[in-house]
Amino acid sequence: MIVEEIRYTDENFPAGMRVLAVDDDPTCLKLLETLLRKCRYNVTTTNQARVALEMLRENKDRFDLVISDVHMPDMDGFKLLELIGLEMDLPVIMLSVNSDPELVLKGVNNGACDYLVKPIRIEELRNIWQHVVRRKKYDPKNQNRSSDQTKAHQAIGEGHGSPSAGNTDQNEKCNRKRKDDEDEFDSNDDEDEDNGAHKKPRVTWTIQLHTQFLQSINQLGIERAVPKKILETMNVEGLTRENVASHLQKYRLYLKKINKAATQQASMDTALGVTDPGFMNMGSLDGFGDFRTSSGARPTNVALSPCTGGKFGRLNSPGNVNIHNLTPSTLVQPSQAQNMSNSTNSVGKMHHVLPTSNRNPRLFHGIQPPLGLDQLQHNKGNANFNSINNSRTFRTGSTGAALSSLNNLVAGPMNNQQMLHGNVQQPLNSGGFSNQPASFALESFNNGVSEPTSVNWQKRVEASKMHPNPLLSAEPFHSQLPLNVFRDNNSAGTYLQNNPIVLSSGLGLPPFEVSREMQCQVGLMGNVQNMAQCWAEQRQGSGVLNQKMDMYTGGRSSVGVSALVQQNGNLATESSSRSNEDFLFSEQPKLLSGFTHQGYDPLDELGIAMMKPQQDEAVPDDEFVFDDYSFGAGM
DNA sequence: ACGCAAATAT
DNA sequence: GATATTTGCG
Repeated sequence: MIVEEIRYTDENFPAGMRVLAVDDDPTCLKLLETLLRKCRYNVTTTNQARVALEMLRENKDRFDLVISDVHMPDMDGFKLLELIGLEMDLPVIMLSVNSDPELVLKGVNNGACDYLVKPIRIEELRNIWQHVVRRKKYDPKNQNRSSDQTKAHQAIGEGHGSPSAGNTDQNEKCNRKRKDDEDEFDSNDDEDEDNGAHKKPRVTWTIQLHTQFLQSINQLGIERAVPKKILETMNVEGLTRENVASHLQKYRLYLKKINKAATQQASMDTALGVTDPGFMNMGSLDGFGDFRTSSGARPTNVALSPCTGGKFGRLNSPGNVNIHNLTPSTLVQPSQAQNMSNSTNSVGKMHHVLPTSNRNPRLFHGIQPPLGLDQLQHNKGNANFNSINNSRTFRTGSTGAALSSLNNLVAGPMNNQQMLHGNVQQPLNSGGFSNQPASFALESFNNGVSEPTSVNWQKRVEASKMHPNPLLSAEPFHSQLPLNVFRDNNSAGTYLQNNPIVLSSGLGLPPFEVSREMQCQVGLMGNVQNMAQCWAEQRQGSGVLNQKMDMYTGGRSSVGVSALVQQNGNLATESSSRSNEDFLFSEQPKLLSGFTHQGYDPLDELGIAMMKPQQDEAVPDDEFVFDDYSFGAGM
């Protein structure tokens, strides 16, 4: 036998072996091509499975081996594998960022002769020719899978320890770390869990993945958002129901937490008498809770809801806390949804797929819009506050979403009615969306960051009230608010006041970033210029601001940022707000800590917040800046 | 299949 | 040591 192989091999057999590489990801494809060439193979590439299939059909003898990514938009890698197996007898090696044994098994069962986990190492490629040899050797006709499956696993399984949750390098989409490299093929005996014990690869919920998750929930509606369905909706290769269930569990916990916080605040507010508007502060939660009921029909979304305008929207607006949270997420999600929808994403690739920066005002367009300015105004009046307190909680933009979710999940439909009443005026839909942003913005930051101890320092603005959103929801941000704002400080200031939300949109910032924007806006109130700067900074990456926002949010302020903004122009407004701020409770010093300097803020807004590591640290200097703006103004 | 909580892995 | 995930169970 050996002899035969050798024979086949010929002189320099491996060299020149014709390999067709298929991967929709240009980066990965390029890398793969490079590596294959280094192995001296004759490489042909295509980023479309369909094209690959066409080439193969054109001339069945044109290639010796096919190496294909598992998840591709135009055709599932497994499908391609299956077709190749059916129509021609070529060894196929599957490629994926996901090392989930189930996937590997699927590949193997479908006839893959190997399954490699990205990032691929050249060592793994050096010996792929063995598959070609094997195939020839064992006879063309009988191939079957019996023999080949051998090593599929070796690729699998390695944990990746990447801490990255999001970040680090987006560039390389295909990177998943591998612990070691030595093992070329074979043998590792010990560690190899090939055979039996496969430990599930640990799934790291990147922001993108989480975003998808949120999207799915939105799409399904909280009520229907159960692991299985979420999994299906997410359509992420390699992700298991258990993974989703686990994450859902965590998410619900998060929502609960938020909700709780909000409630508390509300109560606090009430006690203080802060409120103004008369609404309920706290109700927030309750209100949400019901949303499940209310909407009944379509569950809509928790996360995204804003867009949809589902229950959330209502809830939010009116009231409370949640609002801001929701919004952000909403924003983001929509956009992503688009992306996600078509193709399957593999866990690994996910990040790649979802750009952090989504900017799509368009999304909104699609969405319903419903809120009118009027509504907004109403909101102003009413709403008021957000209840949220927790620093952490808030910190994330997602909170809103979460809240809503929570409500559904956690809370029962209790108070809704109350909430609703209050809110009724508000628009549902998009409003929610917009709201959120506002809220964020509003929150002021504390100054006191440095000294957590006393909450006093923090000034919070209330964002909740704002419903600036209307803007958002209805239109493209940009149109309303021109980026210019920032450009032109002066104008900006005014502008902002009028339309808080707008800014962000105008900027074209990604939804995620909204929160930041919000912040900016806030800042504007105080000092336009500063705001602009802040904004810019934020964009760059100092996410701090957002975080701050969240933290502060606790808000209870009667006035809310939104109010300020909406009112426009008048500084007076600000002042009023400030007064409120004064109250502030100081709730929790911790709030501050929540911020991170890092830059993910945008995410927060979504539900992403949940994803952030909780930290309690002092706020970065940057944040301080904000303070100034915001209220500092002192004015 | 779900959701919770204990067990683990990071 | 605290979390994030996975696993086990009702």
